[in-house]
Amino acid sequence: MRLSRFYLPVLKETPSDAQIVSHQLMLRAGMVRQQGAGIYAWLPLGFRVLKKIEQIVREEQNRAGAVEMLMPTIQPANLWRESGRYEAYGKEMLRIKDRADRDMLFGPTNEEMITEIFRAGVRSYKDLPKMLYHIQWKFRDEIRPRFGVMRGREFLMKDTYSFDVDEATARQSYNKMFVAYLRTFARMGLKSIPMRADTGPIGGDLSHEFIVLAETGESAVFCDKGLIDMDCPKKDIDFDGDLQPIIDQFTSLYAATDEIHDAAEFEKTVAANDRLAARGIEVGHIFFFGDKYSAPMKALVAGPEGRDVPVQMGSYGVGVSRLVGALIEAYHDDDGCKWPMAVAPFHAGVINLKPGDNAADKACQEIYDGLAAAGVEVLYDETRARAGEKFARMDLIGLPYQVIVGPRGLEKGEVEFKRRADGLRETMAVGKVVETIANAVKAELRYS
RNA sequence: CGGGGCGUAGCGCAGCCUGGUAGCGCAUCUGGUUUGGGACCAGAGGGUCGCAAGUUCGAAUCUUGCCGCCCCGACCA
Repeated sequence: MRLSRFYLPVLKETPSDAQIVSHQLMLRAGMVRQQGAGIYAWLPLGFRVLKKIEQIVREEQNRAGAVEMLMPTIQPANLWRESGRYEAYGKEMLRIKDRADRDMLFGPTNEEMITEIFRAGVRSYKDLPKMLYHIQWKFRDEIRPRFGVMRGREFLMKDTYSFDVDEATARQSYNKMFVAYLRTFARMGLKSIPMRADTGPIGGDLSHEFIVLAETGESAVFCDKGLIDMDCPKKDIDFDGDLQPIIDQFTSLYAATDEIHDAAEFEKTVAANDRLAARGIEVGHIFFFGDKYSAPMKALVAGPEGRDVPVQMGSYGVGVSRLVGALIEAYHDDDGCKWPMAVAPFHAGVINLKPGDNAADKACQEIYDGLAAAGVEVLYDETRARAGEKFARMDLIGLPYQVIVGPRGLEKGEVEFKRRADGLRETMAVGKVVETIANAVKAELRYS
């Protein structure tokens, strides 16, 4: 992609509205533009990151055996009257009327709708289990949106719903999502820690929040350091096998957010130098809620004994748009973003310091074509901006690798290679830089 | 929703208290000089001062109402 054709409105100054670094950088790097409180337009650069995250989430859901579908953003109120939540949900739900004066709403979640869809097509326990998911925009009319996309009113969410005949099998569905989530966040370069969450009126131990550690995280978290070193399940894991040992392993050590943190228990069960008090961002939440919706909404299946029983359900959310912010919180420095390869808007940037110069243009084109042929996504800065501005801009948008091409280096047949993550810079020949980056990108995109 | 703050050019801000031709820096455009880490000189364009009433000879400035945004709190992916 040529930068001159792209739309990348970067800001030199930090807009005063933005309080946290991810919000500031998303505005400065031209990733989003605010359209109202908690409502953002995704500009091309931000959109590319969003889509990469979405795709990783999708692949790991599919791997775990969930099936993708798509439910609408607008829902009729009657569905919600069946579950009793139309009244219960309060002002957080955005209520709309259509032209016939029917009550509608912009969906804050989809339990009711998926339950309706499920009950229309499943009659017998023999059709179970099922896991369905979609990735769709939600709207929650938060009292106070803040922190940019981290806490917007409109947000992109992946939500999966599981259907099982009893709690024992529902636990297996829960475990699949548990493992899928560990893998999903790890693939983005994020270390996520499952933490026990409040299960509300349902009770039981089947609710976990997945927390990403970040110094600027929104909530205080407490856990055993041992959790950080635990290995993520590999991609060849058998999701139909027994996942319980993995869940037991990850839930064996103390981990809690400040809301349910028990200082006494923390000190009793975790050795002093294994205690980690840190800050984190919630990026996923999984929970089992049994027949909360299936009972009132009559989503029944014939059980093995021939009697109808309400299906046992769970739901599993990932904050896709929030992850963009979380990733920046986890990967940035004073100069800008530092994207992990898997979610980078482009894998590499090529800076032509002197567009119009024959040698520079030719070398850039050669590098661009070479990288493209190797499957590397490249943003080519062939604008007439000054060198310093180009460097600052490339650092700000945070592409993992940069190639800096100018007449001075080309006299010696060299270009500069720069790695954004640690600032490593090396001069090398045109041919070698293509090979170096192509290999690095391939290696960093590989996952297990 | 309670408490606080702010709306003046694309961005960051001054001017408001004490009413009298709307300013500064950055960005943009033109010309020139520069040219490997956010240049310099000269010139130019761009704002019904959030909206609406009111007070006044005269309102960005004073009054009232409304709208929007941000911060702290309770709430949440």
